[in-house]
Amino acid sequence: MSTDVKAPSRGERTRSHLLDLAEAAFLEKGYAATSIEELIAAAGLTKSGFFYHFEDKLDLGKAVLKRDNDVIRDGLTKIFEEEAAKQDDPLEVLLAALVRYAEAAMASPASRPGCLAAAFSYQQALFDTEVRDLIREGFDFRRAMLRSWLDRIAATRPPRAPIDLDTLADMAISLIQGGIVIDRVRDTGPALRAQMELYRTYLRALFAAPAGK
Amino acid sequence: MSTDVKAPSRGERTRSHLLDLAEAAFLEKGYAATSIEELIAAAGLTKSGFFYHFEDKLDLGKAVLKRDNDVIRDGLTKIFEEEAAKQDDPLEVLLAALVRYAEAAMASPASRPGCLAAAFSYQQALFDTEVRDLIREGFDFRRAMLRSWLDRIAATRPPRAPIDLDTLADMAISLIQGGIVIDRVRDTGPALRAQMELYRTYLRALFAAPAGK
DNA sequence: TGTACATCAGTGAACGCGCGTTCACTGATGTAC
DNA sequence: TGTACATCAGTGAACGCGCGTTCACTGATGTAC
Repeated sequence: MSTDVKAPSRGERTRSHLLDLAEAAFLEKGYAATSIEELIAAAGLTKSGFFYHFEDKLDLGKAVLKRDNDVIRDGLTKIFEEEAAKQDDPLEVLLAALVRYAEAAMASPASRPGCLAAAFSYQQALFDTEVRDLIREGFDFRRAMLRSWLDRIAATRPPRAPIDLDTLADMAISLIQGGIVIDRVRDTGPALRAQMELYRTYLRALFAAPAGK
Repeated sequence: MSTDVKAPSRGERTRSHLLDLAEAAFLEKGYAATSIEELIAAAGLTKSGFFYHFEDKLDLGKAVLKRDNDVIRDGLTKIFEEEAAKQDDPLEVLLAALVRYAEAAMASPASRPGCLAAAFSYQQALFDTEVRDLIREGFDFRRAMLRSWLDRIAATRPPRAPIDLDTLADMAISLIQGGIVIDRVRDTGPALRAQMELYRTYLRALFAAPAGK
């Protein structure tokens, strides 16, 4: 009885441990302020051990970003699939998925919410175009995912106001990002959650059933 | 005929020039990745000249943040004063002010939009509580300003849905911040502007004149 | 108006430390025959 | 089942460079008398 999921080898485990540590550090202090030295100290490994796993510091950055993209992609896909299995109305699917999306964003490493892509976007000048493309890829996927459901919703009931659906999708992304920043600056309860609630109210109002009922 | 505005001395001019350079660099690559060396090279000054103006690198960071807070405070205050002078309806004042606020955010240094407080929030671990308080101060002012106008609006016409006005104020801040990040990652036209438009639509819907007209 | 002194706005040289990176080497595990 | 070899997952020592910071000093400007 063998599992399809390949058991991670010794090397793969330390590698992903390094990625975990790096991700948390990047979110707390940024890429430049994170030293390889501190990562290996936490991982219990020598410097050359690090360079066995990554070519460069930049290579580490790309790997973290790439993995983050995959996690988001898989996570978001799964959330929508599960909610779609529970109910038919695309508006309800989206509303439920948004809550879970926001909740997942708050449960990021070290229990401090953070958005890697946003953090990296404020350090863009350090990186080549490949990194920039990775960041954009993450955003594009999120937008496309949300947009596809907004399309489904709009097909069943046209929006009450003339609205660009891409912008409406971006709005959700902005609110999550903004909520994260506000939460990490203010200690008072999760602004992210409250803002997502307000966004859901907006969606309900926009796509309310026609007056004729 | 003497102006009240004290003419900046030689030292004050180089100091604020350094602040300009630092602010732009912090937004492009972050605090840690910005070296004193590059700043003085751009300013045409020796290293010890820099240390005449600032105790520390951290002192520079605080100074940049402090000045940014002042600029936002003054700018936002002025925008609301001017719009309030033009019309009476607080909703219209807020709607007009929001456009100018977003427009101002896009015109930040180096023509690349950026939010200093957001950038610093992703490097928090580098700083002491004083810096954290500076960042929070900036956010709190913005929220208080927007909130005060939302209160005025809600006093004339109650919102259509039960809504927390602080959250509604935060939403504007989030959208500007999120819009900035999206714009610096994507090249396609200003997402910030489009999102602000959507927010204004939301406000109009929330505070529409009562059905009884 | 001239001199004495104080403050302003820096200069120049030196410091040590931590950083990312390289390179030759190594013990443990896996694979072929 | 035993031996030979290859790959994996690292170690240890050394490197040079750039960084933030310090310190003794200095020419230009401002102020008091």
